Amino acid sequence: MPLSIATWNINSVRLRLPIVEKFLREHQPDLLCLQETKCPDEFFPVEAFHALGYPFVAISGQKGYHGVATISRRPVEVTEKREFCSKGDCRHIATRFEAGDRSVLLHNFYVPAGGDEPDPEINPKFRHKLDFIEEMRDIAAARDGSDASILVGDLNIAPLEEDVWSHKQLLKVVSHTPVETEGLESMRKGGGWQDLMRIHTPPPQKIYTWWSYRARDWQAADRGRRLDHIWSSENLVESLRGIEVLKEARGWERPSDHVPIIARFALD
DNA sequence: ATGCCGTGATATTCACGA
Repeated sequence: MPLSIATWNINSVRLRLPIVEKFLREHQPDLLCLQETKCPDEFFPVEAFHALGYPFVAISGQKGYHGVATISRRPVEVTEKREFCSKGDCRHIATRFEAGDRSVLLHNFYVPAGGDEPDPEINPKFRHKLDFIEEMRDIAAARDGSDASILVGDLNIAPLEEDVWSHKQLLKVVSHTPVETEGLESMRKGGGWQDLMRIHTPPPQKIYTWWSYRARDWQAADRGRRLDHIWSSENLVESLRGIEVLKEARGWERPSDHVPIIARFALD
């Protein structure tokens, strides 16, 4: 079976458990990385994932906000739960697993949203977001042939013009300001990361992974943004077989405002 | 198009999301 990895900002794993189960039953990715689980570790619904054929559940959660989890059918070991910006937030978990003849290090991230005002001098949340992206430079992709790296998650930045419904109208909106998009792209390239979602679907094709709850009709308005990402080291690019953005999930019962993305690789 | 919504908390409104 080829390797498949999914990422999904679930906006409360407990409230959303029915659609997480639906997704896993219907798509059966080998690994699922969740963000915004909003669930302390002691309350994480581990048994529900075991029952669906996912014996490995790596979690880093806290009360109320944030939280990430990596759910897997194949054995994984947790290698790191890194604290960024000395905030004590649960926004990262790294796991390692075997695929083909490689050892793969998988980073699961939830980057801060950044608040409303895109000025780090007056908005500490935006300062935090920019600092977080800079600190992510410490997480680089594997550059040799034997190991491989994957970085997924809700990065809360839509880097390209074709990653938003209107480049011009969003230039001053947090998630698409030049300081964010340039910072993210600089960090990505500096770390040796490849933007896998754009390999088979390059600009000018649009890609969105998030649609606001606030639209009257999210589908009709279609004012989305590509906030969720799947990156890898260069040595995995040739095995990439495709990326699927599961847009239909935005219309499921009590949906998250983000949809799942699945990457498939020609690796056992 | 900075909100018409959605979530969690010790809650009857607030902070936060993006």
